[in-house]
Amino acid sequence: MYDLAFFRNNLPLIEQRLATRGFKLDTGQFSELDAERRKAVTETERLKAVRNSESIEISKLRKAGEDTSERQQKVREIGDAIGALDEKVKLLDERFRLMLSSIPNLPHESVPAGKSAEDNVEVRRVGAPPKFDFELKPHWDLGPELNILDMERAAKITGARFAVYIGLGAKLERALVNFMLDVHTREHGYTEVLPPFLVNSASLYGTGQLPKFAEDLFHCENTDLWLIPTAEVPVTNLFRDETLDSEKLPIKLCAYTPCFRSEAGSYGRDVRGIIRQHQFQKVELVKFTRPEQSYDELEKLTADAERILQKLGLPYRTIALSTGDMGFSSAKTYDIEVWLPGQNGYKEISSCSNFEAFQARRASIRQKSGKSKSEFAHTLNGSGLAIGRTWVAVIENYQQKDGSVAVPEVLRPYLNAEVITRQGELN
RNA sequence: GGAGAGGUGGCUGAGUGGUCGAAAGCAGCGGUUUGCUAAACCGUCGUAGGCCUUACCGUCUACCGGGGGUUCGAAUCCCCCCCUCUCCGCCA
Repeated sequence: MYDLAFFRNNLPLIEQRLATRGFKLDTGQFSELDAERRKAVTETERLKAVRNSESIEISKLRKAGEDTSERQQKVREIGDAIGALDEKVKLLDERFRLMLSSIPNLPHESVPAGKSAEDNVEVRRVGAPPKFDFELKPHWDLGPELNILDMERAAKITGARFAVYIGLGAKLERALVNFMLDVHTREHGYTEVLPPFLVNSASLYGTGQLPKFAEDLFHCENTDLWLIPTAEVPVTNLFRDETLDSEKLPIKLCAYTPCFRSEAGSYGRDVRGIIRQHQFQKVELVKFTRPEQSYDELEKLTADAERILQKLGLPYRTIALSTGDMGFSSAKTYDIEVWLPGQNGYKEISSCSNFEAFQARRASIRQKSGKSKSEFAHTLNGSGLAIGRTWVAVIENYQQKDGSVAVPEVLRPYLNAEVITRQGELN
């Protein structure tokens, strides 16, 4: 969401910069709707001014004991006209808001220009993919063979794209959650929050999932409740309609939640294994900053997420998304991609974004110091990390010739095991 | 789920149809006084949008939990919804 005055006054510039991310801004439609709306607003407000002054006049006349029925009739007619005009303004307002809220954020100038993922720029590469002197297995073979992952029963009890973790598999998931939360709270200075996993539509509007991406979400019938697609939604909206003390910024929060995504439109992608699920677990990092510090904080947040992979000894690379590949609300995004032997490639495990004031303006998250006027805060977030894909990365990268999986050093205290061997059957 | 009480500006809190955007107090901001601090006193002190304007100013409109209604006129009356508190029921 943009500042209206800024938007009006910089149409050509905005049109040009949005074009770099493949968004065609219809400036003609905008100007037309804007003018139409303003015209209607001006007219209805003019009539309201008349009605108000007439009403005061009537009040005075009645106190003086005069007959005001004729004037009342006249004002009643004005009222009818106002009613009709208000209806029109409301309609135009809705159209206008919908249009404005459907326009993606402006990319930051440091974002590489490009049409698609092809144009993303690798920023750094850490660690080397492991070499195996045996036939490596993807996690969708390893998991069931070790009896730590059951896709078939998940499909039975729920459906496709869900998973059941078993025994040390379940424990590994839990170990990863605790490990990540511990690192972020103890070493990186984040405060842990545990938010609701369902949110209302106002929250989804605030972070930008609505109104445009409803089809990606799970919605609870006959309610205004939606399953969260990421902890970003409840955590960022924690401060919706609030003004933060800028002295206390940046505020750094982390949260563990499951995430629910309908994955509409992703049919045929990542169908094997648990890379792309309707439900997955994630530890999320969220920051609220002053405008001038948000890009520094984006670098730090990305480093915080990378630190998890470093500690786990997993090879990864970090890429700067090009203008054409960025998410709707983001001004700049780094993706962190972990090496997955089963894919023989790098796969996204975290996405770290600076939204600047885009979400803050939608959600009305302000910040001010002392006497200065309040202004919108900047919001950032990133996965720190997606648990399911980390689970896959551990299983695949640490697999051993005998079919077992070595447990990374840092996880051993959490898992209370040094190696994951074949578990007993469930039944 | 049932019964009751309540939701007013940053906070406390008045206001039951007519210049109410809203008393008063506190906090904040500016000033006077003052060796410093404190206190006292004076002033100031909401947000959004339209018009005008380079901008300031000015002016108009809207906003007293949200939405609808009655009325010439609604914070105030009516209806629906949401939230908070107390009690009851149910329940991890």
